[in-house]
Amino acid sequence: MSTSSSSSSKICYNSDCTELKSERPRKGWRLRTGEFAELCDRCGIAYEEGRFCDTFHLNAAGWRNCESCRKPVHCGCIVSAHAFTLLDPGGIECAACARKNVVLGQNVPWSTPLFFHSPPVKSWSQLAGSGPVPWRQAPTLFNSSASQPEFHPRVSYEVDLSTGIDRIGASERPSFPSLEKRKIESFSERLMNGSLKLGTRDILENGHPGINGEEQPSSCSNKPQQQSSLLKQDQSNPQFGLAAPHTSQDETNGQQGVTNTHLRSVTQPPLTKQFHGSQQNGLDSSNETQVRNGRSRQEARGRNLLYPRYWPRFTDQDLQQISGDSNSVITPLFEKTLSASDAGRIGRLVLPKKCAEAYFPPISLAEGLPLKVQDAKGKEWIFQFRFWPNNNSRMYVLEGVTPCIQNMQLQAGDVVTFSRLEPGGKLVMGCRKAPTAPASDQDNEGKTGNGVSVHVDVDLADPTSWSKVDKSGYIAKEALGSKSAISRKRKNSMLVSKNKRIRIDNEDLIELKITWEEAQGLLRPPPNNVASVVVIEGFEFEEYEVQRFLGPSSYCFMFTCLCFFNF
DNA sequence: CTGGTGCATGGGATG
DNA sequence: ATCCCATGCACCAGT
Repeated sequence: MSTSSSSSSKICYNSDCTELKSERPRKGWRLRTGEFAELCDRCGIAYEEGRFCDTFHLNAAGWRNCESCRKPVHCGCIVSAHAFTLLDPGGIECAACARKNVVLGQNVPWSTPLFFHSPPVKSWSQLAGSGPVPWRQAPTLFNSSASQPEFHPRVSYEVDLSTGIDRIGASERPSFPSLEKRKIESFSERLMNGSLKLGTRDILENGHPGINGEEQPSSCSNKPQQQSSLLKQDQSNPQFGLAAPHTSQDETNGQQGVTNTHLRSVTQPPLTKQFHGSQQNGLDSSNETQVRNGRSRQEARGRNLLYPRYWPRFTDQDLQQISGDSNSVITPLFEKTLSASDAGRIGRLVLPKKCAEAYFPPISLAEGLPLKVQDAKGKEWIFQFRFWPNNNSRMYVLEGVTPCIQNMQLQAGDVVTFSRLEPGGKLVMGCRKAPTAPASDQDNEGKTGNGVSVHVDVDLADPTSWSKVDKSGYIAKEALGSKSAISRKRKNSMLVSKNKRIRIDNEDLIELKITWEEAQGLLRPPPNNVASVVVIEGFEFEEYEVQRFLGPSSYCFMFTCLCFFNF
């Protein structure tokens, strides 16, 4: 960990020490090795990565300074009288001086094709002024053409922005020996309140590092070409998985999108992980947000923590898998271990409430809204993101995940990961197999092997190219068949239920054959598996023991599969 | 009859 | 004590 590797700069917001710290020359800041903290050499107060520091205010993307009045304005999760007003279609204006500022444009998180409905946020003040709003009071949003995105309660966050930063005395410096726990807590806190920011994208798109303009260092990472260097920095922390998603500026228009501190570009070698330290976070320190006065609020908000089991624990492989060969930046959001229900036939993936509310678009109606998700292979799926009331709360689910889960060969115990792919804000669903596949027969059916796909890829960039999207997430070109979505829905059900398999129709067969080569490869047993031939009623079955997919006591009958595929 | 949908329930996690 | 969420189940529509 070295601050010198950072191309960013940060500023100590101790009012006695407002000197800009440019890290590239490694001036002013030094890292407390092993303590995950940084000290300002000038005032000596430590900034501890992994927690909210009341003293230091990193040059985070979430913080902006009005170009006119220079007052810091957080137009993200923080709501205050000094909030920006988001202009349609995306500009923001300082509530203090009314000057129009950064144009969010495509930064609007849910304006991407991820969602079909992405009404622009008309006004930040409308959303922010009222502070946290329980969802029950939230207006109809995506389901109304005139709707506005609502803030998730947890992302509404009040901070006194007028004073810049609260100061803490040395006595209030964090006690680092116990950092580990706090680090986790703060991670979650920041994850939940969106104050942990990388903001690289923000910087890139806004060209504004988020600190006072006059304080912007020459080394501030408000240049796209510097992103890579930033990303490189966060590649050495093995605790990457604990990296905190955070809100980026573009996710502030009513959405609490989350951007992990460990944004990374897979084009950059080797993907190592970092967590501690602003540099370790892969954050340009200038990109990090440390919320002033955050401690008490964070503590309070900490009660809204995302449960640790949902913290993204992405591995390099995960990220590589998701990002592929692109230059995309992955923002791990959260992950969830599939339950039996999730991986079952119902096709409903229960989403952790906090995750759903934090990272998915707000929904006011139980019908929810379609959610476009890209899997690790680049295939697009449409899930219905919805909820139903449950004990004065909500239960969020993704409907229609069965085909995707089967495509990924997931079963109970495996982990699905949700990330955001930048640029574009695509929601990416990855997967990670359980270390030891639990013996589970409940979802044995429909296993088609690695990567088998029973849908035809379409150019989802062209909305006209996919006209049939059923609730099972199936996306099909209309040209492929004249059957209704209901038919496809039924088809997908077949994939789930073996009882339905015999009812597969010709169209289904056609589409299945399209990917038969894939299926063959997937059905092929592992090299170390030796088939035993069993003759049943004159038919030869190649029998393999397939522990991975079917459990130790289950067997995969190739012939059955062949019959299924009409071979 | 089967499968999908919506909701309820209860165990477990969390505060 | 409260909340989350995995799961069960009743109802309904389609076949």
